[in-house]
Amino acid sequence: MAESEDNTDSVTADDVAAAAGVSRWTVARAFKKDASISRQSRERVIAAAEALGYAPDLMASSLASDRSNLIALITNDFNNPHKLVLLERLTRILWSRGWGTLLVHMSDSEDASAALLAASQRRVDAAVVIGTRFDDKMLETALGARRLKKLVIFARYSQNPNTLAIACDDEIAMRQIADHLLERGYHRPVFLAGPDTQSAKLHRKSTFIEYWRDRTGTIVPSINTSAYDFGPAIERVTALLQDRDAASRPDVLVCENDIIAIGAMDAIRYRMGLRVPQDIAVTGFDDIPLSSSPAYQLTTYRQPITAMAERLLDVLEGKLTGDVALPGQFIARLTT
Amino acid sequence: MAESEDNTDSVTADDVAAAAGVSRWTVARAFKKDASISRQSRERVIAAAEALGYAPDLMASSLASDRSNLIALITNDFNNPHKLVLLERLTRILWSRGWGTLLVHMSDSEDASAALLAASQRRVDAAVVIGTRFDDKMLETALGARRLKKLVIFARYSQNPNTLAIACDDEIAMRQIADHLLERGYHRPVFLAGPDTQSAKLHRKSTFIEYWRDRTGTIVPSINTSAYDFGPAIERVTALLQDRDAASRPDVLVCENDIIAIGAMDAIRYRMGLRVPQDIAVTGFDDIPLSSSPAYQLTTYRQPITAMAERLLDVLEGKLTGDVALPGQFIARLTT
DNA sequence: CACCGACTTGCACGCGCGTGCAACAATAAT
DNA sequence: ATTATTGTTGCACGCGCGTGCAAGTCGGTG
Repeated sequence: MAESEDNTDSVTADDVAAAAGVSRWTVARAFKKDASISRQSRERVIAAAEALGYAPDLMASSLASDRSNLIALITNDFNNPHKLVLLERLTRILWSRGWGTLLVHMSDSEDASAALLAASQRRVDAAVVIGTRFDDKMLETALGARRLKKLVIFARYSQNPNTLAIACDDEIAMRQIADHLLERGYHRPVFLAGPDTQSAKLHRKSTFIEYWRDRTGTIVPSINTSAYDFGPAIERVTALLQDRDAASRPDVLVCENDIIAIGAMDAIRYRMGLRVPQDIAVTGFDDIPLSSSPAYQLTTYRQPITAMAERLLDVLEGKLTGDVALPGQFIARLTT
Repeated sequence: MAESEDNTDSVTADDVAAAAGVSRWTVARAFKKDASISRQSRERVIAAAEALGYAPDLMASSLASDRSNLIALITNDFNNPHKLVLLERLTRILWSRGWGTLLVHMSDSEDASAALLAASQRRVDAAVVIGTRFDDKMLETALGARRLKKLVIFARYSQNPNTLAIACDDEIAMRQIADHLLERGYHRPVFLAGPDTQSAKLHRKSTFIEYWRDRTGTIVPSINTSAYDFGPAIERVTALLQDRDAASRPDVLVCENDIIAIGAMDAIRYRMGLRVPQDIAVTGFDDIPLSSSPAYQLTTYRQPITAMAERLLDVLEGKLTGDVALPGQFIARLTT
């Protein structure tokens, strides 16, 4: 144990090299995974480093190597609790594999280039867009304005060719939900989607509508909320159900995600005074923590976040270069 | 407009200098706020920079200047939706003022030093701890193991002298809640707190209990959940109310925060079949988005997050060096 | 016309580490 | 014992920019 606890100034590889009696480059090798270095040298260096409290400076390392080991996590939609789950899982897995995560807020297209610019100024190795409300134009602009090494779209599809999407397989998911509803005898669904952006690439709505038509021959009507939040969902569903009797009402609301489904349930219960699922059933998507609470018990579909994060690692390490859609898990609770 | 759109390799200050016919240092000055540079030089440089698509490399800048303009946001408790609100507000305000935010997960004390180490390896200018479950020992260890320039505790108190806390003023808040309850005629409260860590420095519980004793002469019992999450709160409250008749029940549950309050409400309603507030009233703390939903309509207290974030900026800019406690806003809804 | 202050610009050096190659030591093959 | 092979180590140079100082410019005054 070294007594130099007064090292307010940081200790560099040179200090460790001097202490261990080797060159600075040998010190660097000791900290590099597959470096060509003898075991005893490495041990001596590590011991010296520990005594001095040395840890490689990642910032200097980045500058020299042109790899920052930093990932920008770009998000806009902070109202959806599911984002918290995604952020948590991603940061934990990325850090555990040596990647740092830079959190970036990007509220609208105006911000977009600023956010990407800021990220690139930090030399991030990749930017991961987590959010449903980025349209492709925005991404294109962002990509054109500032070169990023990689742009990954997480938990959402994208048709931009310069982009790589890692998402839950919405088609499998929505078919499973549809099968479940058909099995339970529902026959008049309405699809409740989020904002109708130019190119929202969640295939949930179209898949559900097409599959339902194939199986029943009927066309499912759909409506949109103005935001991925429960407030607008409440308003929209209230407007939908207002002045309709039991015969003309939908018997199930298929929602694009859980937070909207929860708004729908609140509207059904507290605005209309109806029951879920007896009067109207509801399904969601994401399986946010609240969905399992006794108040909601929402039937939903869980995205395979961990598996998706693993694929993200593959992308970052260059082992994967194509889009990915992974199956998740259907979760039947009490709202259907 | 330059036609060099093929600049896969990044454009540096030297390139801009050449294009503008000045030296590299003049380019740097053009991008520095209060630098000594003539207006025409600056304009020429900015024009050249724009044409070339140049933006200063923050990583290299950090290395040279020993200021990274990076803040580590350290969190452990991702179950509480309030964290999302805090993260969103902080990142937005920090980025708008030129600070980048590094998101770090720190689940237990084992992680603590690893997280702080990782942060220091990135040369963060400060680490901001956002979370209620970090005990002071953990912080002390972390501080000792790796020197950080600044350690700020956000939305929580701390008595560690090497630390700076920015929080909502719990004393004012809890007195206001108590006054409200007394005014409404409640007289048998129970305080529902989170996990009883060694040194949880939320003064909410002690303040409430002391103030209630001062005003009524009675001692408020308190119970703990095993985590800041609604699931454990449901279990704990169910256990509390089980086998008690209306006379021996509390008439109000004062909860340390909203997510626990929501669990309490779920237990009261769905486990016990009782009504809020007719049978038992509930109060929370934080005013998370869900608290305003028709399903809960929770009476709570909103933390002054924006003001707290502004103070954080003061701290980062060295204008503030002492602890801060700011008053928030009491919000009466329908659960009392 | 010389001179002084205020403003503006250029530059040597360093931040801490990576890369690629050359030199060297330790072992195996002939 | 000599050479080929593998393993290990040292080093010059550069990553892109900031700091502090010295040199340069300009306009105005006596």
